Amino acid sequence: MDRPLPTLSDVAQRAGVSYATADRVVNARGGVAEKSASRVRAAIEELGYVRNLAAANLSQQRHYRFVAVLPGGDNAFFKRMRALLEEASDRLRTDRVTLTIDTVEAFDAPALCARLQALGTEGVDGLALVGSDDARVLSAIADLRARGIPVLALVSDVPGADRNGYVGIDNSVAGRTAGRLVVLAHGGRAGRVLPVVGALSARDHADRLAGFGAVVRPQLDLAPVIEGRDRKGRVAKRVAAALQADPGITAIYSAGAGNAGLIKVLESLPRDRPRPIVVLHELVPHSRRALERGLIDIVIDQRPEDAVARVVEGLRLLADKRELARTDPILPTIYLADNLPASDTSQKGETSP
Amino acid sequence: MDRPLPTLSDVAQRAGVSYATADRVVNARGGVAEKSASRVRAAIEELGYVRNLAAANLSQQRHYRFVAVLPGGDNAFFKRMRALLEEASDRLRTDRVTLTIDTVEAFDAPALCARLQALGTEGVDGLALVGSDDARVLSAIADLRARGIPVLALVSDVPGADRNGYVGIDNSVAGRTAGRLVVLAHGGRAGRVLPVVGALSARDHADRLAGFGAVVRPQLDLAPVIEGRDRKGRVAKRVAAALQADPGITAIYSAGAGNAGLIKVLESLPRDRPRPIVVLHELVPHSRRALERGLIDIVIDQRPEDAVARVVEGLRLLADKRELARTDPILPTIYLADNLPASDTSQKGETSP
DNA sequence: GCAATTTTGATAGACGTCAATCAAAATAAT
DNA sequence: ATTATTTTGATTGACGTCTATCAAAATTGC
Repeated sequence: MDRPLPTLSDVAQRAGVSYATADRVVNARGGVAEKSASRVRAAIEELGYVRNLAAANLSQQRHYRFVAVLPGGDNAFFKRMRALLEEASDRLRTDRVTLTIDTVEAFDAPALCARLQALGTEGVDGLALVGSDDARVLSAIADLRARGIPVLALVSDVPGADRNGYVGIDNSVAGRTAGRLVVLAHGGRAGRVLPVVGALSARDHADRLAGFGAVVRPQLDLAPVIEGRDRKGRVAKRVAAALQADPGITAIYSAGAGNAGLIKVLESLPRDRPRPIVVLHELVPHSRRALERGLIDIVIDQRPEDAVARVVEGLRLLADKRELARTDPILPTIYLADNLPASDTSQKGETSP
Repeated sequence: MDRPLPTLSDVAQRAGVSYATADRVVNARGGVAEKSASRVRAAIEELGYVRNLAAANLSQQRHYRFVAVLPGGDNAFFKRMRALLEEASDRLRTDRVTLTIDTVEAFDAPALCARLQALGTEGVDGLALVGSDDARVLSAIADLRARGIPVLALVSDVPGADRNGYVGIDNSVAGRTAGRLVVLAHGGRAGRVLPVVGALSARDHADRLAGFGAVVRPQLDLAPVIEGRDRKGRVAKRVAAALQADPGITAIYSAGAGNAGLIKVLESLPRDRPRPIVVLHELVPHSRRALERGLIDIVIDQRPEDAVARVVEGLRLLADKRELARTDPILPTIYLADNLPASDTSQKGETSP
């Protein structure tokens, strides 16, 4: 039951050829008669041989170099993402894997391209990047792939690019989810929803809003969309104005960032009448607090922890020329005041020695 | 930048001792003067040495044998879990990891203990088990741990046991989540909720119901709890009777299994008046269909995919005597009709060669 | 049948670690 | 000072794979 797994020598013996020939077959070195090759393949099949990746990598002193390229700035979500990647990076050292976290100014496509180009020549074994919808980025990715470097799109997909996979949520589904929850919270009654986004030109925001609208429109009204540019000051001003102008608003859906501004407005609302239902995205310190204080109802989170775990898993698999294990989009989590995770951000393991 | 990582020989050289001495230090073989030992430790620090796990495992022909012990029966959830574990098992072969899936009759503590005892002597490198709240199981786990075998509790925790970790959701939080959603769906109006469980003596069901009640009670009434024994026939009969007897029921929360029976009742409800809000657990074929057909509103899922990923990751880390990367409970996913995952159960990778 | 070519076999060194052995050196005990 | 003990060094083989080399054998062409 605990017998050792077959080695390539076992395969060679079984096939009645030398180790050298078996090696020529499995490593496609050529110069092997078809007759011998097929016997080797048969032996592999019969013995259930799988090559020992550890030994293979050892013999080649293979050590993986991965890079994650994230947008810079003080965005709370990416701050968290960066912290999670750094944690993962520490753990990976034992496995001869270096994960470097690289920062490029947000929305700066030329800078991103330059970075990608540089990485392409630096002997990187795989990279994950937060894409943007730009033709130059697209071709930079194509270049990397052409060099045989695996690329994963992270958080925001790059439409049309032949990346090896996308690690992130389906924003349209996330929007529909938000919509369904808002409808549910109306319990069949009429209402009018105020949608807030960063910019309608941002792909993820637009996708969310489209999904949201598709579910909500049959049941509820939609007020004109507010574009807050992800800046809390602007969001606060516009939302306050909209609520003032339209007392019939029963719900707010914020698909973008800058929610600190929205929360500020909610804080200042009169307490004697029911406040609107509020749904927004990303669990970050201020949205968490708002949930705990009952200022908002629902936070839809992209689960950066999951994303990081999948990026690491995916890059390793791809570097070994294996298949990705999971390619389905990450499902966003719906946070209510009652299912918030423990608040300590850096949880230690509870292993015993 | 791409220089090779330091080896133990480098460490020895730096410390001014022989390889043998450095080896004695890192492998705690003893017989090393404190003076030398500390110089070796300093060198390790300075060079940032991390031992090459691949080489280490290779030299010892280490190959991991893991076992997952699941309850038998035709439970849809565990069927799915088993399928997912088998998928993972296939992928793991390349890494010299064998994951065996073992089945023990549900709720049969003596049988489970016997199985665990047997595994303890078979040279297993780690196991995951669906625990039950039983003193005998508890001591069987203690035995395994005493032999140095890592144990993960899966799906259902074993209270008081010194397992290395728990992989599953927090059922109390899941119940509270369900409660909040039901409250939300009432939009401030009054209502009465019908709770359904398998048995109040089942720990997970009880936990869920307790969490649910804590959130719901301040706002809504609770009808008497139905114990359906997780059998669809019994569930159907009792729920139908309860709805008949009490027309004021505005919501149903099912914390256990046997939901096919509940769904059957919902199907037969008159279409002309609003049906109750329905929240239940586990996304399985019949609950999925009910969601798609609008017969129920919300499914709270334990994310068996996540659980499997974490079990595999965790057992490997533990077998290498490393720390668990993630010890926080899995967050259940809230499924609505609008965020159901793609229905093909066995998604293939989309890697290119 | 002989030369040219293709296919095979045998073997060796490297990767970094573990595990072991044996002799040499340093230190401690008496 | 002599013995006993502890501590070190040097070395070797194994793990399974990759890469390489060189000679031997089989096959092909003419």
